[in-house]
Parts: sequence; C-alpha cells; structure tokens
Amino acid sequence: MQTGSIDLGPYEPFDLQSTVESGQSYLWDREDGRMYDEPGAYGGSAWYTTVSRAFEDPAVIRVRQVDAGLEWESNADAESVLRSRLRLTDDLHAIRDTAPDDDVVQNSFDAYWGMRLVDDPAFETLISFICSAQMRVGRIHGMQQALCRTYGESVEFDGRTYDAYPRAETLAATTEAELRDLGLGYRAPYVQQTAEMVADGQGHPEEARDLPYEEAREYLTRFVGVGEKVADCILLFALDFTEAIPLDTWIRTAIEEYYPSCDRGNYAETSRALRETFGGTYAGYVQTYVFHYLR
DNA sequence: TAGATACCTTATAG
DNA sequence: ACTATAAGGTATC
Repeated sequence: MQTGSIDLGPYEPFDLQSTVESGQSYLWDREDGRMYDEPGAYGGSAWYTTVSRAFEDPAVIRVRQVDAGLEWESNADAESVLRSRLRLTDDLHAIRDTAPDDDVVQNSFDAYWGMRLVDDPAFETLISFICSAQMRVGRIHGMQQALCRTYGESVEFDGRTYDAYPRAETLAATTEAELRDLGLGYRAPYVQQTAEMVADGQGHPEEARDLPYEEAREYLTRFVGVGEKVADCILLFALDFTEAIPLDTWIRTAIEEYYPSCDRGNYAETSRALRETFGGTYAGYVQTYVFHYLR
C-alpha cells in the first residue's frame, strides 16, 4: 500500500465532504456507507474511496480530510490524480471575487466555503449524468454503485474488494432489460446506446474538450439521453468548462425567485444571461454553490 | 421551431 | 395503508 499526505495550507479552504457529496460526482463512496443518507451528517474526517483508471491497472484511491490536510491510501501513486480530481490548485478566493455580491450567492459561499468543483473522467460523468434525469442525488449514486458492482472490474485492496466503473464496451454489450433490472428505468436504453456509440467510435465526450463552449455543449447532445442540461454537467464536472451553468430545477427556481430578468424563455439565452450575472468565467463554480445551498 | 406529453422507479407527503 | 407527487430531463410528436 502507498500512503501520503497533502498539505492543504496553500490550497485552503477545502471541504472534502461538500466536494464529493454535493451531487457533482457520483464516483466516490464513503467507507462507512452513510453517504447522502442523513443530510448534515458530519463526514468531516470520513474516508472516501474511488477506483481510478488513470493508471495502467485500476487504482483504488482512499482519501480523508484531517486537520493538517489530506491523507490518502492507494495501490498507486495517487497524489497527482487527487490534485486534479479535487481541483486542489483552484484559488477559491479569486473565484469568489468574480461572483456577484448578492445574498443568495454570498450565503451559498458562506454555507459551503471550501467546496471545490470536481474534475471527473469524461465517460463516467457522461453515463452517470444520463442516469441523473428526474432522480434524487442519493439514488443516482446508488445506480452508479449498481453499475460498478455488476459490470465493473474488481480490484482487491487492503483486504476488501472494490469495483471500477464499467468500460464503454462492457455497457455497450448489455441489454436494455438488464439495465432496467438494475433500476435505471427509462434511462436504460440511453445508457446502453450511448455506451455503444462510444465503444463504436461514433463519438467520445473528450472530443468536446477543445471546442468553444457552446459548440462543445452541442457536440455532447449527440449522445442518447444527453440534452442541454446534462451536456452542461459533463462540461462543468469533467471537461474543465468552469463557465458552464446546468439549468436544472433548482437553478430555475432560483432564477424565478432571485434573477427573474435572466429568464429569456429558452435554455441557451437564459444560460447566457445567468452566466453573465454569475460573473462569466467561473459562473459554473457559482452555480454549484447555489445548487448545493438550495438543495 | 416552439410547445405538450410520455417515460421507469421510488421516497416522501398527505 | 394507500394514493399523489416529484425527483439535477430527454425524446418524440
């Protein structure tokens, strides 16, 4: 086992629980299994685990927050992966400075100060946000666990068995009926067909990374089950488009309530207006705080 | 092109 | 106990 610690000094503030339990990522499990169950349940020093494909073999990465910083355990040299996945080098103070000085935004920052955007792998994010349609955060997470348990490669680590996220080829080879049995509902064919598209080389979410923002969003909607909202989630949580604002039910409520002038009747125009209001480049960061605050 | 509707499943409210 | 409702929307008509 390899272990290490990361000094949070230069990267403060940082809040691991908010970062991995705020509905941005469905790829982390809490070792005590209490994730999402009890709102407000303190997980300040809990261990979180994910299985990464950033190495030759699937790597189990465990991490927890302690007073001095971050501690990790892995079967690989996980530090650089953690730095990027948890966006440890983002300057939260500078980002907050770009946000509007109104009550909703400032209260959201105060409530979860230290929460980072995540930077997850693109395929995993594509599939998990297809699953997110009309679902609660806890159940979306449960679906991903079911997919990993059923179709993911197993890894032994520290006396336990962990499951990697399934590969596109594996999900492509499933059937709608199998996925419905896992509880995916009407999302089952979306997941199977999208996995098939990726496996067959008809497209890959990484292809969107170097496109201009709105073209990137348009590109992602080629995948079955991906509309504008899910496309924005993939851009924000996996492809480093910090300006992307997913317009979900919570943010739409916030627009109605606090930013009525941003409602332009359609997704693209409303999105632009709110992006402007939220400060442009880091508007997605602001959205993530507001989403977590209102949820 | 904009607008209405069906869609799996389950937790929660009443 | 039982029904209605809504959950980080999308595809289809």
